[in-house]
Amino acid sequence: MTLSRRFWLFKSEPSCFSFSDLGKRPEGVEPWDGVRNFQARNFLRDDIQPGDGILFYHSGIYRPAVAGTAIVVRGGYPDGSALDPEGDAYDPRSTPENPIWYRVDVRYDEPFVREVTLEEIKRHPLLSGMELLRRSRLSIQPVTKEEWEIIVRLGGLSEKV
DNA sequence: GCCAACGTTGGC
DNA sequence: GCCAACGTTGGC
Repeated sequence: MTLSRRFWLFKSEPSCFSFSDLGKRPEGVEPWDGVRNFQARNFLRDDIQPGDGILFYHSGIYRPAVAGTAIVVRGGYPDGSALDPEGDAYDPRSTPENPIWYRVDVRYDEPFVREVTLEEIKRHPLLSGMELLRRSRLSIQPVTKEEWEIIVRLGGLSEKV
């Protein structure tokens, strides 16, 4: 049995790591590490699979918005940044035997022709159920296929749906 | 920069 | 296992 493709929304503050930063990485690939929330960790460890679609969301700015799409290229594996005592993401509870925290690898896919703002998402009648509007602090959230299609179309990538 | 929301910690 | 205190996120 093959799992069908799923969809997610990943948040990042662009001053820390932006969608265009992802595009400048070799092959456009970057590990999505440093997540230190248990529910988001569970998604990373258990649910997010290669091939899944990602809405790359910019938070913490004047006009929060989805900037484009990315794709998962490697499923959950231990987040080594938790093991580095020098790093910001260090967690002394994490060990190689018991990693606690997980990451996935993501690849830059398509920039939106126009960003889809939080305000626009709030206004859209078919997007009122989005996790983004209810669980504002969760940095990795599931997105339904319908929500994915609406937002990708709003972003000007209708041919990608 | 403020502050509400909310996840996490730790005392009991 | 409850819950108050605390820290962080993130919109505004």
